[in-house]
Amino acid sequence: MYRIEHREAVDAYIQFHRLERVLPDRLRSHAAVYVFAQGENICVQGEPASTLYVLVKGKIKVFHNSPEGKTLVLSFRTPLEVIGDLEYIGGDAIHNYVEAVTEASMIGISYRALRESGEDHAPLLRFLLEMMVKKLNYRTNHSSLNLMYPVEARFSNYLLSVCCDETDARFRGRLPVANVQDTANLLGTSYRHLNRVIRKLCDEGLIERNKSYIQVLEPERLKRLAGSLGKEG
Amino acid sequence: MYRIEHREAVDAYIQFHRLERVLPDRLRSHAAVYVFAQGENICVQGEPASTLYVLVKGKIKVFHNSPEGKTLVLSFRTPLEVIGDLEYIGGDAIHNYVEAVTEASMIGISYRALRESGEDHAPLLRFLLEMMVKKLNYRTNHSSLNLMYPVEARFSNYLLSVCCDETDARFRGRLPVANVQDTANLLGTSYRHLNRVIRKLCDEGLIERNKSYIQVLEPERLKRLAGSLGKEG
DNA sequence: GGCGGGAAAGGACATATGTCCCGAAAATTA
DNA sequence: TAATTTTCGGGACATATGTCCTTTCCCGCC
Repeated sequence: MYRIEHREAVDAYIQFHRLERVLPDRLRSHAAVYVFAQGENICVQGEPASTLYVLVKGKIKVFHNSPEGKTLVLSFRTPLEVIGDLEYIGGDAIHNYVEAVTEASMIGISYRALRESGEDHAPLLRFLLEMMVKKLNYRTNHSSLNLMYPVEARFSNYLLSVCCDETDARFRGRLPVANVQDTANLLGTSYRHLNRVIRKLCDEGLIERNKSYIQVLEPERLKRLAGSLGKEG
Repeated sequence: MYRIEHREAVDAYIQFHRLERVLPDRLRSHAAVYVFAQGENICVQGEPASTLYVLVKGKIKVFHNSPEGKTLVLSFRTPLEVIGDLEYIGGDAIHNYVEAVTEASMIGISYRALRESGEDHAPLLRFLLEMMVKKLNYRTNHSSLNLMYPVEARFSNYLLSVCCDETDARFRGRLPVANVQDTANLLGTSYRHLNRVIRKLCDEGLIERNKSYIQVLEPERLKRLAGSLGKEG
């Protein structure tokens, strides 16, 4: 990770995401752009929290390790997203691990600066509220899906969302095999079981598995399997 | 439901819960106390939302009906709790049903009044943030438990929390049988399966089932079953 | 090309949970 | 009280998923 202290860097992202009112001058002077390399840790679960981050570029993964050592992926997130808000408001230690999936840029402001210069700044508070609503809706949705649908449906749904949302055309309809373990954790199941489901879908000809990736063959039939599941938040 | 418009009624609850700064005069003049009878609907999923409620007395149940018609109890809540905050911020229709479990009193303020008189009131925004953090933590915790532990453990945990938290001594250690369906929904399982688990615990002598309630016999052994689950949020 | 060694896939079995349905018990009505 | 309706508990079976362990496969190294 490296920090870009230049005011221009911060301002560029702020303008791009229309955060001028949310982060006024007196806050921006305490902000910096933090650039995390692919795979780098952004937050470590259990450590004290000190910085509020706004994800402005790249893709990150949020996951939680239970006391028993199981890993549960909570979400993959792209801009605009706030990290460290719960801990800022609640005053707790960091709840989850956060890791950069691609190179990721975040605007970071220390809690101390926030408390000194932003505690009463309504646009910032409203922004935090809006982002938190988004987060809560996403989590609620995600967890009720986990409860209501079998892995087969959830995986189909996930595959389709990767297929359709992915902007990089080269990955269109493909899931790199390296991510299967992650996907299992995201779906809240075991690697073994996801594998079983993948094989079944292969046998039925809906997808194809290769050394390096999984390819969607029949999006329509997959959609039927995914059933009435909504799209990923 | 009936409304108490008297300013004194609102003020009494506000003082009791130390909300003087959160709800300043210009907001209080738009507030009223809404009293809901036991079993009455407070919110109806899908309808347009118009009022922000603060639960100040009594106990409410929040639950969601999926498109397939399954009911999932999200939580039972006691003061202090905010209802309608997501919808206020997000501008959506009502997400969940809310029902009074006991007679319940809520301070209600219309969104319109909030927007006109409270949109920039930092203490209110901070209050909403704090309550939403609580909500998010609760939901996250609850749903990861659902994912990680079998019904047997979750039910043991729930029984113990009912047993220990219940202030009414007459119900100490008992769960009215009438609530078994609700409990199943809260635990995210079917009535049938919860029944099976109850029977198993009965056979093992941990609990006793009666026409009208379920009684904890061996809290210590139940605790072991509940394993490492934390307490209910 | 043959040989560890580690990662990925798959087999076998146990458990958890859902669904369908029936029969007993309770409540309601005639 | 008897008949009918409703509720509740539980049997039988199917499915979903976890765990453990074996088998394959790939890869670097000799």
